[in-house]
Amino acid sequence: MAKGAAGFVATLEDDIATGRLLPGARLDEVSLASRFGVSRTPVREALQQLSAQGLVEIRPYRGAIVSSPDPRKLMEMFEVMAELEAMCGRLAARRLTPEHETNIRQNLSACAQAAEIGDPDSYYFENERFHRAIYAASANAFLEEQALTLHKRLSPFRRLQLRVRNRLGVSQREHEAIVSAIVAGDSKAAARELRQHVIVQGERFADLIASLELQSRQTA
Amino acid sequence: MAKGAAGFVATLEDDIATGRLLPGARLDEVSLASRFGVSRTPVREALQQLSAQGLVEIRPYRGAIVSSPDPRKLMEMFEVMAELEAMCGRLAARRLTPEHETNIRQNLSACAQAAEIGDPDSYYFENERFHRAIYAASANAFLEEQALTLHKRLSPFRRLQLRVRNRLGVSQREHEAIVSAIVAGDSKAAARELRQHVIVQGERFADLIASLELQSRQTA
DNA sequence: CTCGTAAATATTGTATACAATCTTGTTGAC
DNA sequence: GTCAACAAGATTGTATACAATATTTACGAG
Repeated sequence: MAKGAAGFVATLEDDIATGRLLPGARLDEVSLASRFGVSRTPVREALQQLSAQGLVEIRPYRGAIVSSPDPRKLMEMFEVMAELEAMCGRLAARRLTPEHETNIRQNLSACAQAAEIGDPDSYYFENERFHRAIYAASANAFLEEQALTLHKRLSPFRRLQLRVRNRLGVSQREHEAIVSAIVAGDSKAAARELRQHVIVQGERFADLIASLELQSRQTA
Repeated sequence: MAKGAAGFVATLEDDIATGRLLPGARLDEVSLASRFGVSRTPVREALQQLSAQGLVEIRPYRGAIVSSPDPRKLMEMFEVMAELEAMCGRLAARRLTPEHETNIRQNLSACAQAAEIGDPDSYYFENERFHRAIYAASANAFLEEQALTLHKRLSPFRRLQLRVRNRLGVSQREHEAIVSAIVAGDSKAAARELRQHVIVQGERFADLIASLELQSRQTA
């Protein structure tokens, strides 16, 4: 556990991103305090930060829960994510350095391996690194930071998405097209491919959520 | 003053956006506490939120200051802002409703009036409302929120830019082109015009640096 | 048995007390 | 007079105590 109050912000972020804390899960202050071995004060400050970041929702006098955006908001978030990634791709295509190219290619082949094996968990992991490599290649540290933040926020949902049949293979082919465009310096194509790559995820996921809601309504 | 700890978050945001609190200004916890008539605890929580939002920088054991990004980061932020606004324009052109069109047109003429008088302060105010109208017209609440957040963060610097000679007139002509494109449903043109309107490059970059130096002299 | 009401309990929000760290001012050597 | 070391003061970080609100449980009327 890292030092200071800021330390467990990262820990909680990770718990949410990896699904150890599911959307809607309650975040009890005293439980968290005892878990981290501190008092409620620093825990509350961490929750405030997560709240400002949108990862957590604080309802006055009613406690904090992991944010669970409705399908509509989720679509909107994916729409913005798509645009941020498109922007990263556009800039990367224009500003690509040999170091970033190497980095992207390495992550691409790591993804390829995971896709071949067909393991969603390791693909999820490598996929994340691949996208991060593109953010970094934009040579815009602020954009990179914004993209990472939103990516984290969407992580819990992206994760489920990859379990859909055949998604790994399709995703990997899209990755290859993206890298081709970036390396060729074709900023328009890079932007277009990345936008599509992300948007599709959003659409598929909104469908998934909608069907889940329908199901639960039928059950209840 | 609004209720709860969240209340003075908005107050402080406003103080920073309007320049009552300049970049680099120190945010003393006890001063703020007595100003708002509360103890340090809720003040600290507010500062955490502002920190997560990027408006404030908290240095361990050394207090919080209003963020003052260096010129490079500022450029990067404007680059992202340009893309977000371009996206708003693109979506607005596709999804424009009569209500949003009316709203945008009203704000456009309010800007026109302020530009004619040549008052930077009232133009600043109306300009903000104009841009907000476009964010809203995107019909993507999450995008709107993101754009507003970044806009707030850039406010202290946008303000300076408007003091440059002739900027008001140029800005207003750009506004007209933007509205034309949106109303015509030309999403590509709307995106392009907004991107150009917001991005800082060429001589505007030099202007920005110059005004930054002026501002930092005030703080010190 | 069901529903509404109210007391009991639990949880969050705020204030205060104390500990840890930084900043400032003083003292003294050179 | 300048600089370093140290002490005094100020400020932030954390823990605890108390207040305000929400949730749960118990009870009684119908």
